[in-house]
Amino acid sequence: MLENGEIIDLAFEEILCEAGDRVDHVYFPINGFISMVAPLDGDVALEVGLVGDEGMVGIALVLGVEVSPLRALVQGAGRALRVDAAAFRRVLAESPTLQQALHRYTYVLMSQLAQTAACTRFHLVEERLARWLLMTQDRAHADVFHITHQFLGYMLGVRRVGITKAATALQNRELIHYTRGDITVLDRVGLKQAACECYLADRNVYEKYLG
Amino acid sequence: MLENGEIIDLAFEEILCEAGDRVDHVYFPINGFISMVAPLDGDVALEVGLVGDEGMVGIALVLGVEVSPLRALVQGAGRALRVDAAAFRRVLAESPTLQQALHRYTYVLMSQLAQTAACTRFHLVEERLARWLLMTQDRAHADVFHITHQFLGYMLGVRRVGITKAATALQNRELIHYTRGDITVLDRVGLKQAACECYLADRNVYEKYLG
DNA sequence: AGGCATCTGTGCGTTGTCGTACATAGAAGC
DNA sequence: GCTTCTATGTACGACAACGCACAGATGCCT
Repeated sequence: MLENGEIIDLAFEEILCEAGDRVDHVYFPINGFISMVAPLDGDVALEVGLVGDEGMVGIALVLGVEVSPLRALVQGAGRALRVDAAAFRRVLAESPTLQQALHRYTYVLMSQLAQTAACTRFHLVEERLARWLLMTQDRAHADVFHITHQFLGYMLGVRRVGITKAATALQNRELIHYTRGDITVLDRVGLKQAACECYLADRNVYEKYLG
Repeated sequence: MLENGEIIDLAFEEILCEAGDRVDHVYFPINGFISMVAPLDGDVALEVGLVGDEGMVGIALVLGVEVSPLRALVQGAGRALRVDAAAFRRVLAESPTLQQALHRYTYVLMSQLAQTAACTRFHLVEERLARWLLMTQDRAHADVFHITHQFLGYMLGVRRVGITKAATALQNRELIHYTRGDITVLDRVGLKQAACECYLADRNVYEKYLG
């Protein structure tokens, strides 16, 4: 696949693909990570999946559709392998191994979608925030990453103030620390306890089928 | 496919497959329809997809995984074509056409998952109920179907009383009528106006890729 | 150093839904 | 007809999250 693509830089908040748009490229994150966002009418949206170096942006092409159902938004700046849609289709058609791997990844992503749907409905903001931080930490491969409360609110589908409140609570419990968008995970174990079961559920599915 | 399977009857509330269980059979609904439900710990759950004669239960097999990520629950009694997992895999491997069709269906189902996630987060119970009734009517191919408030609450992830309140409002607006579980859609156009945009969004995706 | 934009913290009344409890009403069986 | 079960209607306090407004606080730029 490498010879068919190029290594590019992903800029924070860059939109790789809008929901409903043609998929011109697929992306395999190397050290960046990307939010898959379901937008609704009227500028509201909800993050329904997170893609790091375990996955790929542009799953629609694997399913033979050339339009993305979701918005792909760069959450963590970094590098990725970008492959042209036509080239990707060609390589995919010739490699049953790649097909199989991406089928499995599609399955994992679907599981994540479903889990997130239920999680968003039933769990508290603070639990969901803890889950988000853990998922992000896994994909950032670092204890520190950058994101403002405003942006987090957008991801979790809550007000900025809702994040501030939840984040303050987590900080008071000394699980995280943040200043002006720089978030540090201080106590990963404690954060897992603060998170809902969904983090582990996702992780189990991931390890079972991609690990 | 017909020669590899058998026509069976689906009973109301029958569970075809539990989340996390092996997929032993796939089902192609003929006039019944099935809820795909994401369960969480502690007996709560959320319906994230609805499968009628446009689709199939057991998508995991299409993706090369033999475990279902969701619970498949019969919502509307009726008949379906049931095919053994091994036979299905065999037929699938030999038919690129079938593969392509089921890939597209997987895409539509994924879109539905994402739409439902955002819908569940942002829209009111009454709007969501209206959407659910329309989606169900499409799959029941009838203006009348059977479901109690209790069961609806389970599907939409709200209390029984929440459904009663929303359903009463819709009935007062003469959009629906119901008595003891028998729901009749009186005014489909009005119901569309009462529903959130998600109904049309789903429908557009469906028609674009499966229509 | 001063000015400005961005990020975070706090207060307050509102709202949609929750949990629980209890009341009515239709259907089914004896 | 009477009981019993199931389905629906209503009430009320609790609470998470909302919308809005404004006050610090930190970092950047001139």
